[in-house]
Parts: sequence; C-alpha cells; structure tokens
Amino acid sequence: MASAVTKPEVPPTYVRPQETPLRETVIGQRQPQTQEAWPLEPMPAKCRRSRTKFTEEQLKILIDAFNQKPYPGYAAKKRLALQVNTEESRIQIWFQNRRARHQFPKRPEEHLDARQGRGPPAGQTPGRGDRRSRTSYTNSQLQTLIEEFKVNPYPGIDSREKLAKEIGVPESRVQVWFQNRRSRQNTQKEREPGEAVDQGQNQGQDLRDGTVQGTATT
DNA sequence: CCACTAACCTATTCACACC
DNA sequence: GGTGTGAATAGGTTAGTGG
Repeated sequence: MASAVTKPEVPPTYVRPQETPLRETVIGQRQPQTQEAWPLEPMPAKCRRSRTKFTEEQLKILIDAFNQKPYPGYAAKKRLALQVNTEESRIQIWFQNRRARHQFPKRPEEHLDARQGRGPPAGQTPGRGDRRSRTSYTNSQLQTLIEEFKVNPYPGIDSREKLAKEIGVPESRVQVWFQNRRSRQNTQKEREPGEAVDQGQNQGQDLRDGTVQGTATT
C-alpha cells in the first residue's frame, strides 16, 4: 500500500504542544496556523471523551482504595472498576490525577528504596505480575493503526473508538499506542533531524515490527 | 470569575520478548 | 547486550462543571 497514495501526509508542524497546543483537542474550536498543516477532514467532530462524573459513593470507594494503595496493580484496578461500575482506564486516570494532586501518605516505615530516585516507592509498586498483560498486535492491526497515525496522530475519542472497534482492541489500548508512537517518533526525529522523512518508507519497517504477533496473551 | 478535577499530553522508565 | 515496543510512571496542560 502506500505506493501511490501515501505521501507523508503528516504535517511537519502538526504539533508542538509545548508552546502551541494547537492540537485538535478542542471541539472544533481550534484551527490555528497549522490549519493548513492538517489535511481536510481528519478533524473529528468530538475530541475528548465526555467528562466522567463520579458519585459520592464511587468517590468514597476510590479514595479509600487510594489511601490504602496509591499504586494499585492491574488486578486491583480491574476490581475497583467493577466495584464502581466504570472502565479500568478511568480508574487509572483517576489514580494518576489523584497522585499528582494530593500528597498521599508515604509510609516512612516502607523505606522508599530509592531505586532511581523517581517513580513509585518500591514498597507500593504494583509488582511485576500485576501489570496488564502486553497486547500483541497483528500485522493488519498495526497496519490500520499506522495508516491512521499518518493521517492524524492525535485522534479524538470518536476516532479512537472507531479504530478500537475496527481492530478489536479496547480504546484505551489505542490511546496508549498513539502515545507511544508519538513519543517514539519524536525521539527518532531528534536522533536524525534530517528532514521530516521517515513516514513514507519507514512504513515498511513499521510493518516489519508487526512480526510480533504470536504470543497470545493470557 | 475561579476552584476543582477529568481528560489528555510529553517525557521517561520499566518489562519483556527477541536477536 | 542491544533493540523494539506495550505498559507504567511523574508532571504538566486543557477544558467541563459548579460555586
């Protein structure tokens, strides 16, 4: 694919959130100078997921859990999600925000084992086995993601959900995939500042990555 | 208008398979 | 051992909601 059609559609200036948060994040409000950078349509109607409104009861459960364990593992997050009847990804975001905003009680007796000075206190870490199992994408799934990335590296909630449905993975995985993709694209650009290259040909390599497959989780 | 906070972002690191 | 990449983190920004 990609032979004729694909041009590195990705606008060279598609983003620089640092200074100019001119993403498409906003609901049809933003259309900054990069407007030309963006093609014509990939501006989704709706970008952000609608704001979740937790009830008092839900908050009580969450706060209680947070006080006991500010770094819940995947299983714990899943359990909480079930308890408060929401998605695990919402739980994850809630804990992220909570940790950022509140000085949670770091138990001194847990000697924070400064492994590197950053990151969660080892005493509270989820533990290795407590991560979500790694998602392994098939070639065709990756191909779909990559194609979409070339068109729009910042898909809104609607696009993400559509993509997720199309390739059969949770929307949260699509979001993480785009985050990682953007991140790695940036670091790669730093290494080789030569042109905005990549895209067109890299695709071949990107697909090569697809050799992953196999490893069915569970 | 402003405080609060969910959603989202980048940057960085961890984990783990693969060579 | 290095590389690739999904999943996690910290910390910052954007934007919806309610006083």
